[in-house]
Amino acid sequence: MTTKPEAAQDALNKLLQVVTLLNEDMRQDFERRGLTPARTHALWVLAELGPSPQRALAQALGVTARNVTGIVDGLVETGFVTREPHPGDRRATLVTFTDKGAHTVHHLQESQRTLAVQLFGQMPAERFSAFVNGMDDVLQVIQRELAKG
Amino acid sequence: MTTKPEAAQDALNKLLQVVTLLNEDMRQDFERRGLTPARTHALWVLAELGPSPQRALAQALGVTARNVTGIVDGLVETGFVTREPHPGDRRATLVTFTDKGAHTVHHLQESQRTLAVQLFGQMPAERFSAFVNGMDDVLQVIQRELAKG
DNA sequence: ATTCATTGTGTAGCTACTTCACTATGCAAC
DNA sequence: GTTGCATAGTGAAGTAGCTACACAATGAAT
Repeated sequence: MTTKPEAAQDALNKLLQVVTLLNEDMRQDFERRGLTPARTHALWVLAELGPSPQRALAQALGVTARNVTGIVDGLVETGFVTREPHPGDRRATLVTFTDKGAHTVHHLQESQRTLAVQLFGQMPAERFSAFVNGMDDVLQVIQRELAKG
Repeated sequence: MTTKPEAAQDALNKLLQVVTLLNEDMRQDFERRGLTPARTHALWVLAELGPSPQRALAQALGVTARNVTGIVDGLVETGFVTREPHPGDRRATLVTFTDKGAHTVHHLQESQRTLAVQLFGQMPAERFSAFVNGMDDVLQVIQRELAKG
């Protein structure tokens, strides 16, 4: 045991605070673009996958297929994606970016890059790498814990 | 500029991953106790404030008074708090822990302490302090940014 | 041709959030 | 002490995000 419990608690509190503020910051960015968090997440995943049936989106997002129907409904209404027929499977639709959607995702990606640079760009190299190593440690612990139960 | 953009992006991705997993872990803990995230947050704040009128809770939680009505409704139904008359202001109610509520908050606090120790307890002192310093940097940047836009 | 799996959606319901309108009470000023 | 404004809480209505269950249409395999 090298870290005192109170210090560990302080660190966790700070981490949670960072989380809260970061979420808030990103949420505001989404909102300016007419996006909700869930719809943004869907766009983001869609950018990775390319045009996809809703089932694939559901899996990638970790939510039910029914929920994806609703999210895509919203994205269609607001003009970010369209539902195209799946060539070769008439049951499925291919969720596909509109120009606006593709454009928006591109800006989101840039925005995230900018944020990363804002957060870490000025940080001394040594501190930065220690920070990243610390986060790797934390990630490992969490993943081990979640695996257990 | 001491940190490369790609490295900064990696770091941000890791941070967001930590966030996601941590949230999921905590949410599961809440669920086991019969609590939703919003209700847990309310309990947590109530523990800091002591018995409070809903208005105070709303302010502390950063949500509307109307929303607090709903959250407290839920907490009353599930037996964590009661609405007591405010002595000296007949408009207000004092949201007050039941035994179950007080007990639960206590366990939540212990659980958070345990989590902190799990996450950071084994970390070498030097890495830990660098990690905390890094988070302080990040916090500062975010707060500066949020203040602006 | 029948059977079974899969895709998407209707229905219904919960939590969490908002705004707007309203009641009841408190409080201060005339 | 009444008038008038502020404050505490809630009803009504709506949005977003999620769930489970039921079902129609299609696909795939025997």
